[in-house]
Amino acid sequence: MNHELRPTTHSVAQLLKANQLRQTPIRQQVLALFLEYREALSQSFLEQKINDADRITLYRTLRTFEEKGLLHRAIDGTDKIKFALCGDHCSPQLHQDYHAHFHCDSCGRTLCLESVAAPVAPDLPNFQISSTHLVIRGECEQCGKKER
Amino acid sequence: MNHELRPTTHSVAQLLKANQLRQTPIRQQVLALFLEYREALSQSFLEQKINDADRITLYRTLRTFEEKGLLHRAIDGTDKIKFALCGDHCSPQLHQDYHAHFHCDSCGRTLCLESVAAPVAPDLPNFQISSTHLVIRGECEQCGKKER
DNA sequence: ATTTTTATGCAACATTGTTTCATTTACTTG
DNA sequence: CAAGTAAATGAAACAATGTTGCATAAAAAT
Repeated sequence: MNHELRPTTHSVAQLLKANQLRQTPIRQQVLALFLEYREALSQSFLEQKINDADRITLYRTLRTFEEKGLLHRAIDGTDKIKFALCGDHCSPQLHQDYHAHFHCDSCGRTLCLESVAAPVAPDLPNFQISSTHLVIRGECEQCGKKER
Repeated sequence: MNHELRPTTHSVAQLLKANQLRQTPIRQQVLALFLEYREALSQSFLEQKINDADRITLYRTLRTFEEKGLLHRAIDGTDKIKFALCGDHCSPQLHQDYHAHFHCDSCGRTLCLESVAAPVAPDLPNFQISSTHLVIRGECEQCGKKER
């Protein structure tokens, strides 16, 4: 199974084009930030980085990207919605997010742990399981360094 | 390790007393609901059930219970905070929530899967891990029945 | 029964989520 | 490259949720 992130082989413009999305400054900036950070980002983070975007546009941009299969929601145990770049195996119909997410309780960042797979679903009779998610919380390496 | 829920052996009044909390109608009703449902509950759910409680009181009640080690936040992959009864192994200082949580995307309920353990933390050099959480999403048995 | 301590409810405000609609912009086509 | 068309944007507006300060009410202690 291919676990590489889709964007490793695409540019911002190509990503938009491939998903039949118009090339607009906001969308380009949003995608560029996801490519730059390569972690799960919240809307408020994007608002701070792109100061000429209003929050409604950003709100819709994120959901549009989600619908197209470019971004999916990363579960990190906080009550704040975060999005992360999808891999090639995500489609508009089905987001598949096999890896664990690490949430740093100190800096609030959410990292995709590509190397850590979420466990396969246990057998739950009469339950229909659509996805499993592994969330790991603690302190990231950056914050660990800072404190000492 | 003891994975029984603390409240199996205690009444509402005993639970409050044991945690040095005053016996007030709201607190009693909140705890009674957690004992009745035995699943993770959101504040909005409690607001609907206890219609004579104002939301600020409920907000503080939940956080007080959390501080005392009576409730902890259940991670279910939604952006809505939910609380669940702690087991005996939780303390005011440290909440330990070893079991998986199932979230039904149809009815929105969040169930504690006492029998499904969250995986042990993988080895992540330079990361300090404080907890791991397993979230399973899909459709619960009740919703599965209804649809057919 | 009275005092002391704590919980409650109101007011107020911040943040986030969400829709509608007019305007602007990007893409398409001649 | 200049319309024309389809879509994205930003403003306004409102709902829901999160959060604090303070006066009052209620619970526990004496």
